[in-house]
Amino acid sequence: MRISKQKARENREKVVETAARMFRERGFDGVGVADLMKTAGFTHGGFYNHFETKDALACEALAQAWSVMAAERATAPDLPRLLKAYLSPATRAAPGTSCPAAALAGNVARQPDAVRAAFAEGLEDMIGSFQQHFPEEGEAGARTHAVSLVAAMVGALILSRAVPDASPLADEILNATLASVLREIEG
Amino acid sequence: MRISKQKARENREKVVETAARMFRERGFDGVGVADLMKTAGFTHGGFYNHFETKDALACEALAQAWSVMAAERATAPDLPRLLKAYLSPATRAAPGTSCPAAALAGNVARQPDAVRAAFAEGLEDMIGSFQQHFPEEGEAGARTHAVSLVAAMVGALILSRAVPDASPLADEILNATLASVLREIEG
DNA sequence: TGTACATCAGTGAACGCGCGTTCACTGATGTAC
DNA sequence: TGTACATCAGTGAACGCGCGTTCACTGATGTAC
Repeated sequence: MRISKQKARENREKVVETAARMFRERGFDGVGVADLMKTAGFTHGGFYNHFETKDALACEALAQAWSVMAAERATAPDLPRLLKAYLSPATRAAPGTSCPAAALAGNVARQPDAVRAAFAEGLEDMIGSFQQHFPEEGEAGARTHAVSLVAAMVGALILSRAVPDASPLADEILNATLASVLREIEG
Repeated sequence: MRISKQKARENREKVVETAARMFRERGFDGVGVADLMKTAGFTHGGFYNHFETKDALACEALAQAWSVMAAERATAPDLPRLLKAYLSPATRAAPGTSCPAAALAGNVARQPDAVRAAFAEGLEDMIGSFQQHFPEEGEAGARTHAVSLVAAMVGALILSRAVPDASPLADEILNATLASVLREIEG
């Protein structure tokens, strides 16, 4: 049952998007090729018609996740509201559709160089987009501010997800970090 | 070849210490029971004489790692030097003997509740020990400061480890975050 | 435009492998007398 | 204190299972004439 080239391209994209979500939810090692393909609506055998290896898909899935995040950043009303949304219980509960850094940084450190490079590229974009919000701090100052801001945000979301779900600490981490980064921005 | 009770206790501790190091280096899923036992100097079959499951060992290994970290914090000369050591290339290169939060937070989020609870306990200790450095900020203020400080430190170390090894960004993340947290402390 | 055939996206069984866990066994330690 | 036996820490083969990957096959699409 051959499929049209157009349909095949759509199917491939479906797999990448499904992977981008599932990898963020369960980590790279938590998602099997068969499981992923089934969730995307296919059987596992066809996977290698589209991707060299699972690692190659990991790179593409990271790039796709980062590009969606970049688009969301671009349409954010202002920086404080973006930070508030990032450091919220809703984001915490939705790793599959939120920041790849928070969902996968711990995983990425143990992946092949190609995956780490794909991760770093999106992270650079994220830093760059925050940097633009601090024009009055000079180029070096804005860059340093953006880098430390990203580290604080990512760290807070990761830790908030690591402690038990019902734990008051989970919310406390988000709130304390939000207050801290807003203070650094506004005054 | 039965072993003396004293020797058996030492062997058990050896396994926990080896696990504490290996889990931090490779993640929980990256360390097999057989591999772990071999590294500790045993065969894998004896594992279940000491531990109910691999998850139970994960809890003990986390507790052991956290207790070593707490001891190191207690002997640190002062807070700035502790932060500088934490956010250093040397720490970045030695996940097996450094902060369990930075090495395992991403992993812990996908582990059973018992593991997450063991993680949170050590994290609370870490927050508490930093809180004591801010007596002039009041109890609530010191707590908030300590929480956001921990999030920033952990986030920076995780991101620094995720980007490619040779990347300038890896050092930049550590330096920018160190500058930021020192500024928050000293002025 | 219609026909014949090659292409190749998707299917599903099969591969070797490493995983966590179990178990029968060994033999020195610990204990009862 | 010395002897006989039960205990149990450690050994290594074996278990079922899911993993990433391969492959022969199917049949509609794409193409050559």
